[in-house]
Amino acid sequence: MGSFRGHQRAILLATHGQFLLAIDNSSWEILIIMKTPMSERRPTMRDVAALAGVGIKTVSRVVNNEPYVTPPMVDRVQQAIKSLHYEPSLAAGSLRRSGHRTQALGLLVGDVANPFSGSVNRAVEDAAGQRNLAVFTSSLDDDAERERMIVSEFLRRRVDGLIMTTAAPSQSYLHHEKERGTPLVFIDRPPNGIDADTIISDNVGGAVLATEHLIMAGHRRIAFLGDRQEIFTARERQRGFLQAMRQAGLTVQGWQVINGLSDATHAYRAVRMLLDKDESPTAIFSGQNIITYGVLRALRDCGVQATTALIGFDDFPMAELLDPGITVIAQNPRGIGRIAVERVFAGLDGIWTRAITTVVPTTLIARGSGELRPQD
Amino acid sequence: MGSFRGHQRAILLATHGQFLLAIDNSSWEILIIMKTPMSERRPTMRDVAALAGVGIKTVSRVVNNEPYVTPPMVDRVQQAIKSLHYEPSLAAGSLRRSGHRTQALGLLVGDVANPFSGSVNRAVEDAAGQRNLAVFTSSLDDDAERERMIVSEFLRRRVDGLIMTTAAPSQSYLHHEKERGTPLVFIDRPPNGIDADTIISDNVGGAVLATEHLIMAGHRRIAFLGDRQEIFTARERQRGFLQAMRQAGLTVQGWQVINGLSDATHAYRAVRMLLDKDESPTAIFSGQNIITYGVLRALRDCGVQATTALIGFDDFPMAELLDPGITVIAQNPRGIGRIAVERVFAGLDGIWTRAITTVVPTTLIARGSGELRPQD
DNA sequence: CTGAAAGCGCTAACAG
DNA sequence: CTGTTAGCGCTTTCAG
Repeated sequence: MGSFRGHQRAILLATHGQFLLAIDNSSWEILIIMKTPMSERRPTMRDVAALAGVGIKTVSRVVNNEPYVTPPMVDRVQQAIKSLHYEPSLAAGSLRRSGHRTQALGLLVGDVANPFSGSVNRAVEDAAGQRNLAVFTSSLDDDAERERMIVSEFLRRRVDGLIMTTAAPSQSYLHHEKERGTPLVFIDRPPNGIDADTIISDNVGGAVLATEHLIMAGHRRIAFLGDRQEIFTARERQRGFLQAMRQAGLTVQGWQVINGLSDATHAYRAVRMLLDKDESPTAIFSGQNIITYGVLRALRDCGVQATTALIGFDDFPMAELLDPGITVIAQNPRGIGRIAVERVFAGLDGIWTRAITTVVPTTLIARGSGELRPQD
Repeated sequence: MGSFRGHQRAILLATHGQFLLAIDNSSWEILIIMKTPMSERRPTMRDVAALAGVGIKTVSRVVNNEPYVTPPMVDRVQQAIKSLHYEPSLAAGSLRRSGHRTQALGLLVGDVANPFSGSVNRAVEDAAGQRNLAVFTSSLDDDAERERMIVSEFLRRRVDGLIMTTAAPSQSYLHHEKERGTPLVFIDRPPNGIDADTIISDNVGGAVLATEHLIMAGHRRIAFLGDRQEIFTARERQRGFLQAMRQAGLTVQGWQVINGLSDATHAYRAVRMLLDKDESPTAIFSGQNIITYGVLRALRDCGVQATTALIGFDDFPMAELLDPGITVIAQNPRGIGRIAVERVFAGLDGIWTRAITTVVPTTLIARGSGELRPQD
């Protein structure tokens, strides 16, 4: 129910193409209404050509800034474009244009609402924008089926390139797309079953850095809290932790490694359990943002926030304003996004190299929590 | 420079359409290489039809789930689709289809990397996804020229609808687009010079809530720190503050209202100055996220974090883990995004009503900082 | 139920 | 320098 073209209360019965069928519920009059009046039909290049009194190809030349059009012609065409509020259809153009470029990129991230993905998103937008590419962004939520659906959705839209993190166990289904020349760049996690450009953080290096930092501060009983083992980054960070402990000659006992933590609540419970033990850890290395959040709540609730050392993988807003400030291993999401787009551009420019894996450095930002010394 | 098809070091000279011209710098051989081998040409509906031994229209029917195709035919077609890894081109389809729907939405937010925009983005993605619409997202950075450019970019892509916040002083340039039937929905800030659906937060109500909360706690010398006055939300929140103060019978002196604060550094300096005064405020109401951040740093640096009351407009991650927890006026970005898409869908369905402004409630979340009592 | 022909808005190729 | 023609991959229309 709503108002259509002067009929105060009309009930929508059906729509068909450009038309809608409605009934005026005071006069019982049947209404067939065009959704857009023909007078306001979206103008085409032909309309512009007719108004300017030139051939359609001349309009095309002006729109695409091609040379060899005389200035007065250009003027007349631009006048017509302005007065009709004409915007050329990119889709129609790229359909005919050789290469069929759509000037669009597909970006699959974990979740556009999380700060890491948001920063990647922004960097991709900025880099892609320099060549006038627009970006389709979608969230994966670590859901394999979603990955397949969204990729398929993007391919139907003929994106010029695909920048994606993964959720499915294999990306071999993209083999044909790669052969067709679509630049494929994986971020955050490497693909399985296909060889393609990959941009990842230095997960092992960052984890080693964190662990060594805690050992240096005098800690021996350090606990590692990690995400589900199916996730590449979770495995790598755990690997870095174990490697650093081994290299320091410290044996790691079973209770010191807890993984499979997929949200803050799990992390919270894990820390509470850890602190209840006779031999509780003097330091915690959290493998991920959301885990860090759960850890912080647990430490605060137990009143040991100022005495238990903590380093979190992944920086987060407000980390420096907590008390103590939270020491983190910072990734470089903007760098990851920027480099990913560079690789896409290289592919688009026909510069084919064998698949390159770029490892983006991680850095330790000391803010206090990682510098606390053991209490005993 | 890179490696092309077995030539270890080749220098790219030029590209033309599907071909690239390169020179092998060891053999000086000139190379003309097809970017995509014809054998791997992207299959079209025609290819599928040929392989399945049916007419192209039958393939179209199967792809679009149209009825009146016999099951064995459907099978044969689907077999061919699978073996060719065929994905129909949405752009080609919508070019011919009546209505010319592209199944894409354009979303303009402040900055995809900021949490508010990220949440809006996510809600829009989810709601749009239910009808298989993909979303182009771009960041405005409060830049009027960017707004014009991005909107134009989106219109060239013939998005089915536009959800946008604003940066330009007027949106009257969208008049013709609206007449053509493109659903236009404004979020966070109302448009100027055009009448269209608008979804905004209850800025005044939230500001009144915050101010009354501080007054109730016993504060009289309350300072309001706001963003630049050109911004709608900044004006509204200031209006709410002044309104609540007046209603409580409190006179507001000049130093109590500081606006034009566009980043954390400005906010930091403003608070330092405020605290240096003889009569410094006992409570602060911060008009925005980034300002709150600057305020927090200043309060901490001056050691008055636990004695100066603070309420911030807009919730932020970790607010509850600070000491004291930060009391905020929370907006509902997911709600804003969801409702915006609903309005777009209504427009798309031909349900035309006069422009509706939806005000999404804001809520006070008490966490400690806003409940501190004045010290004197 | 199925297919052939026309054409969506634009650009490539070529002719003037 | 400018215009005409054909056709990108698909859906519409209409005839079998």
